[in-house]
Amino acid sequence: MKTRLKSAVEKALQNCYAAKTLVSGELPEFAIEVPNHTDHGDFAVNVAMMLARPEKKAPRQIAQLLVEQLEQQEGMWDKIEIAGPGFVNFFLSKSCWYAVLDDIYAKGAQFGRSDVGAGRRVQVEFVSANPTGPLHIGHGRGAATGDAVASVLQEAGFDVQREYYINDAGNQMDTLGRSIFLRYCQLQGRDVEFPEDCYQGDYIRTLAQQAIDEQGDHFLQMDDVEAIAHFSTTGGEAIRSGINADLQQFGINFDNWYSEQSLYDRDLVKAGIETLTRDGYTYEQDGAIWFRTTDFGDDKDRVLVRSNGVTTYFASDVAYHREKYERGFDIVIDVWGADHHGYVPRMKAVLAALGRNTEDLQIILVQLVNLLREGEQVAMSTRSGKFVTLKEVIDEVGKDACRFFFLMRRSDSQLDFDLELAKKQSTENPVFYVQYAHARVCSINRNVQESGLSLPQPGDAEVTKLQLPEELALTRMLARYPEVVVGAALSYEPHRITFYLQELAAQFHSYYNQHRVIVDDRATSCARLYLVNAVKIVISNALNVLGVSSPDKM
RNA sequence: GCGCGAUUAGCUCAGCUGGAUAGAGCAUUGGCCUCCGAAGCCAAAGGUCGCAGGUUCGAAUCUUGCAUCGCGCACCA
Repeated sequence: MKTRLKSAVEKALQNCYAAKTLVSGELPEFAIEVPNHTDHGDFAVNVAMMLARPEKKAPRQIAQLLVEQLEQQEGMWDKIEIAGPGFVNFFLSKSCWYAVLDDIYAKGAQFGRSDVGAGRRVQVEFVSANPTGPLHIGHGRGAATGDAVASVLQEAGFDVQREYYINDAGNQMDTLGRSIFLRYCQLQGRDVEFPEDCYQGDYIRTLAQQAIDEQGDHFLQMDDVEAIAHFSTTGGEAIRSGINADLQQFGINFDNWYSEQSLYDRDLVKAGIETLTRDGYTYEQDGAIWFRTTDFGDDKDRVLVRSNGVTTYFASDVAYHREKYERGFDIVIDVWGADHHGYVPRMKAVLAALGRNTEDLQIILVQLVNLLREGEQVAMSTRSGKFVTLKEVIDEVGKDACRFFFLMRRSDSQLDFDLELAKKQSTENPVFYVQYAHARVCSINRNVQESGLSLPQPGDAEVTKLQLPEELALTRMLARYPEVVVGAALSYEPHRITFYLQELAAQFHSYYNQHRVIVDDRATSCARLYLVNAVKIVISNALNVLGVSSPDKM
């Protein structure tokens, strides 16, 4: 709808230039906006103000010339006004809004889809937690965010792949093996010390116990190094499948699991370093190989190969990202914990050194989650191994509440997750509030069907019966949905969908409480059913993008 | 010390990339069920958009400085 208006305005502008009433010939990037106030119409355009300077005319005067041109066009509008400092306000005709309802039914679950992505290939890499422990609540937020970003991009017509990067190389895997081995020894009655830098969580003991149950003291017989290597492998696999199970429960399916080790196996890490060296971005100092990231705005150069010959994590990240683009992705999105923000400049430097636009890498930083129970913060510390796992939270509050709560804030702002609130079945709980709106429509439908009537199909509802301001406002709200999706996709901000849903649900509940859907007049009932079922479709589509279900009954 | 990010109603936060009178939800106060789900709705009240300059037709939004808070600053991953 915005795009149609925009082209109408552009045409009017061209006509002004052709008629020489305007002379600058400029076509500024003007905006079509939805005004805050209904007095200001359905849409407003600010182009007259933007042209004031080049035209050396008063904005309202320019607006007048534009309006004269616009009025000659066949309009979707009833009225155009000039207002304020020089806005042109459009009051669309009702038939225009009614058409939205037909569109919603015609597209159904597809309503909200667009092709602004034009099939461009995007990879979203998220979670990517080390396979050294179960997912905790912080990973959950990253998971919900990454998955929703991916979905919203798909809705906007991008070709999206979801990827999980497994950090299965490097000494953390060794630490994991050692941790399990030491617990194993302890459980076998050996008096060994358990160092602080080992993983402290109870799950390590569980894994050790499993080894005992299955193979007894077998590992005490063999060489320590060998035993540790064994535990490193089997432990890593066990934890990884646990992570996968948690993600499944959370409704998240990755298209690809990508192993860091595989980069080494294919010599890609070496190749990445060689590319940088060939292009003159590296140097040697103190026995180490450095990447001159300061050439690209980083505040310090970074080591790729340590003086002991071991490559750094950053080196494999260079290889990994280089390889992502070789796989043909136009845009790569990394979802990280916000505590890694210091890492951003060096990753951008990688892009620049590879000769790519740094915008081709988007990094979404996800802030901390404060878990609250009865208003008190639940203490968490990864070091001590005392943390609340994602699974525990999903089991307690459910997948839907969990996902919705994670998406209730912008990802880069901290989030208080109130466990009591998430479980509450009342208006205070935003998830229930939104889902309830959906269930309510379903309930109305059941009543209709029980009384032997059928639900309206496109074409047999007399939409002109929808004359109430609340009905038109609700329809306008529905019409906005596709634009909300596009905005959320292009800005990588899935929380916009969450806010939209709360607004839509509020407007629906308000309407429901003021007016009965089923009334004596059959045609009116039919039209209202048509409207509320359109609301149902849009709520369902939007919840689906967030990975939240749309229950018929609650 | 340097860098990044925050600062909007009592609390938690939005603010559509510079637009018109800055908005929600909690919390507070007062109302609404002989009626499709009260698991809901309506109303009131609540503001120096951290402070001070700058940019322009126009700033919560962009810019500079300052203040407070958080997070980063490894030849760790």
